[in-house]
Amino acid sequence: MEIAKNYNPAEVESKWYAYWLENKFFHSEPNPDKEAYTVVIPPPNVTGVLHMGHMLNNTIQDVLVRRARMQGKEACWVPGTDHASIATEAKVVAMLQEQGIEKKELSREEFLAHAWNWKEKYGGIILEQLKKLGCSCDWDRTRFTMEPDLYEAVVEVFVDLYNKGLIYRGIRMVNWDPAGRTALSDEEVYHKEVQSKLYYVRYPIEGSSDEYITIATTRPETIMADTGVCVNPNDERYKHLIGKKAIVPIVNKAVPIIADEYVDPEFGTGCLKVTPAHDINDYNLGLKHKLPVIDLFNEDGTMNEYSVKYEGMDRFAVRKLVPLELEAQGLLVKVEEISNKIGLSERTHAVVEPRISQQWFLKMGDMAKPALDNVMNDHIRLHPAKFKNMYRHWMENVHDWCISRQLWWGQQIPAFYMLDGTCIVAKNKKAALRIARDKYQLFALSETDLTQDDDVLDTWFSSWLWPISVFDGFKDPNNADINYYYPTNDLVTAPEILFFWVARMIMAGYEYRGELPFKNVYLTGIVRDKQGRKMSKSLGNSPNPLELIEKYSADGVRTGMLFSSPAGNDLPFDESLCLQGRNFCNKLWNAFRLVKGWELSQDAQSEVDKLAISWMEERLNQVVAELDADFAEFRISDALLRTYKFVWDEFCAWYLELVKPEFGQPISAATFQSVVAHFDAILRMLHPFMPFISEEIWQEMESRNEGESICLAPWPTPAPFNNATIEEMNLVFECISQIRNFRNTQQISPKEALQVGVASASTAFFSRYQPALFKLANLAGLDLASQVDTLPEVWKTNKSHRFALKQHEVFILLPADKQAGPDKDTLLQELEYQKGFLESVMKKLGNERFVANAKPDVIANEQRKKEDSEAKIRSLEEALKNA
RNA sequence: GGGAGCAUAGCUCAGCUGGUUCAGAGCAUCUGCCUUACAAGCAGAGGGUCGGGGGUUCGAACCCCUCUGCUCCCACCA
Repeated sequence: MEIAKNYNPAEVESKWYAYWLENKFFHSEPNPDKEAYTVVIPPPNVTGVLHMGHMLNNTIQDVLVRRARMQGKEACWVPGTDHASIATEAKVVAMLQEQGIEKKELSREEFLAHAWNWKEKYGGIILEQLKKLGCSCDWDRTRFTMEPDLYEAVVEVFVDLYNKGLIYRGIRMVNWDPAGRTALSDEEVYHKEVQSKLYYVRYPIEGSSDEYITIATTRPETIMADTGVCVNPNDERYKHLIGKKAIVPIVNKAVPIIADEYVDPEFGTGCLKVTPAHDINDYNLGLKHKLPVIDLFNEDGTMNEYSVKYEGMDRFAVRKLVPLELEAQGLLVKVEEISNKIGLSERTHAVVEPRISQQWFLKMGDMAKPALDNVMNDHIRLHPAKFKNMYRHWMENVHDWCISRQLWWGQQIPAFYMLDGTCIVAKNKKAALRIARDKYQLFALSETDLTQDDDVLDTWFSSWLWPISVFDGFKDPNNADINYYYPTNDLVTAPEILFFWVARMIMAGYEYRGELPFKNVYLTGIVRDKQGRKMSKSLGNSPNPLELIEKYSADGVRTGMLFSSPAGNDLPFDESLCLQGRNFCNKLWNAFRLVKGWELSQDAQSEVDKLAISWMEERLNQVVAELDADFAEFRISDALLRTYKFVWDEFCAWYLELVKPEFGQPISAATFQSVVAHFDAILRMLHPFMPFISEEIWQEMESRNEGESICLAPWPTPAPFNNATIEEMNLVFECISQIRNFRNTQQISPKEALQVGVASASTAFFSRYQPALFKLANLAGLDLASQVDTLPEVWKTNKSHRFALKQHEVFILLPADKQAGPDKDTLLQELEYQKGFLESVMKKLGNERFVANAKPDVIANEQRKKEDSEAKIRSLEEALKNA
């Protein structure tokens, strides 16, 4: 068969992905004979498209899953999507707006119909994109957080937690997103430093014509909602005013002047206007001092009737207008520029407004405890472990979770209100009615008398159940899937959602299964551009992943991403990494072409072949052991780089060159068989990282049966290896490099064979390995002697170059046309360095305290260093005699 | 304001309990080579006072103190 000169990834990748799906290699069913290995995907937003973060994240998951599958485990990677309530609803609202439809014109049912339509049309694109990346998910198990079964699970959990007294409804100050018109949890708010103006405003004192108290505020638009002025009780400047009243400008209302330690006398004027409805601290002050609450804002951030003449205007417009009015009245003292932090919505990026409203909350205290303990004691391991500190800090200071959202796209809260406002929590209206009848004896009540709560639940209230709900662990807590696959093994996700999601899954795991949801959490970094900026759609600095795959192949992009991303570290992405990945594919392809192109002979194996093969066998065992150690510690980047170097520098550069027959010559069948076996092992080691090219070569290398795949081929098992063989060969390679280097500096063509002499106490070693030296260093002849003295005279003239290789002396005879003897200066320099080195070693060995305290093997090593150094010095001194 | 982490070659990072090849790897750079698998390549080479200062130790990239510079998390002084 003719092998393509160039590797064609596009064709190969679609061919094998289709083959894998057809043969259902990724599908998993509980199998009691096998150990389960389970990963649940962090469900991407159903409306999302693949970005670089997903690429990194899912590549890592695929590496872990594919390796586990090859290790003979029953690997199950469950894919799916998240309904992402705020993000999706915002997108649907925007789409409707483009069509001239306003959300408020629609009924809930109509809106949801549009939303579902949209989901069917655009949802799940991202899952198709994951297939291009090569992800080996069990697509038959694809779930969606709002599909009926998962919807039910959410409702069931809500009812259960309510009945346990963990869910309550309360009036609280929450983060309000005026653009999304919904409450947000604390975790959905991010803070940003901005330049603002600090306004100093005089409030007249009631009953006095010329006395004022001056407050400082960044939010003049909330003045109309002031219900108090507060000073520090120890502030001498204002002591006399405490208990009096101040007149709030614009609304001309008298409010009490109160005293509280909370106020910092150093900030601004030391007087604080208290606006309980619009600031969390003011709210708490108001509660303490029993101040009334006046809410000035509508849901969308415009002003309501309490703002008098500003009614209907936007809060930011009013922020500009109020100071003008104050100035006109002579009440604005001055304006300062300050920088302060404002909260923004994670989803809509609108400035968040603290707002008092009635919301549903989940108590976190009791649930947090097992979730904290089991991470701290390493039952659940975080990788890297540095995240444990962060995790603990959060879990020890956890607040109750605001779980209601004023949206339609999501699981509607299963709370039903009677006409008098009595609230009944039940999984549906029928159940609620039953409760009403049983509990309140209201037998005449009908379903129409009950109204369901309008709000839906926070998206994370469904995703925290994900590891359980994807196996229907709520619907049927004892089913075969959940019993087999749960707890899952590894979770791969971003540190940003450690609290949003990971911590809560752990809580749900202990609450509902009495068990951890996963054993390891691998935290990836953030993918950044060259300038260190986070890749984002708004910055436009993110490459299109599918175009990258087209350009560099999926394998190339996968390895490119992994080359530079140890766990927890940000990934400074550069396309050249993908180029490196693609080049690696080519390297493999060419190695395959070489091997596949050989003709076989029945000749006996040459000595070189035997040396190469036995060395390669030891090295393979060693590398597999090292890789397993890397994986055990989740050092995936290291594992890839280790494989890369092994394949490129050792398998290709040394091994294939050693066994490669002369051009046009056949290779011994026995050697060929070994080479193919070694290549096979290497492909299996590579497969988790580079699934496509490894499959392609694996299939082409030997004849395979239909239905066979490298996906199911065994991961190489580590076997004991002989370190001595490896070290011997390394010395041979070192010797070859020295000779090649000499050629380079002397401009001797590689084609010109060289005469070499060796003086060594272990001549046996050199005669054993001399076939390798002859082949790769291109020798014409080798003179072996046990000592320099017994070597022929020719080696000791200025016609030879001499160097020390550990305890051995190597001589290279200059070709007749080369006159250049050894360079005296270089030799002197080297001699000086060696003498200094020897001196430092001798000093150490002469130090009694070192000899007394250091471990024996450390001392032995110093001894060895001393001997090597002495040999080098002897050799250099000899060489200098001829210089 | 509270807490955590990081600083090693031009770039990205390893360096595990202080002592082997302790100063490393990949990429980039430089020098030769179109040598019949591969120029998307081959053979080589150069490059670092391990952020600064101090200490402990026979011995420090590693332990302690301190300074400087970055990053992240938490809390939000209006």
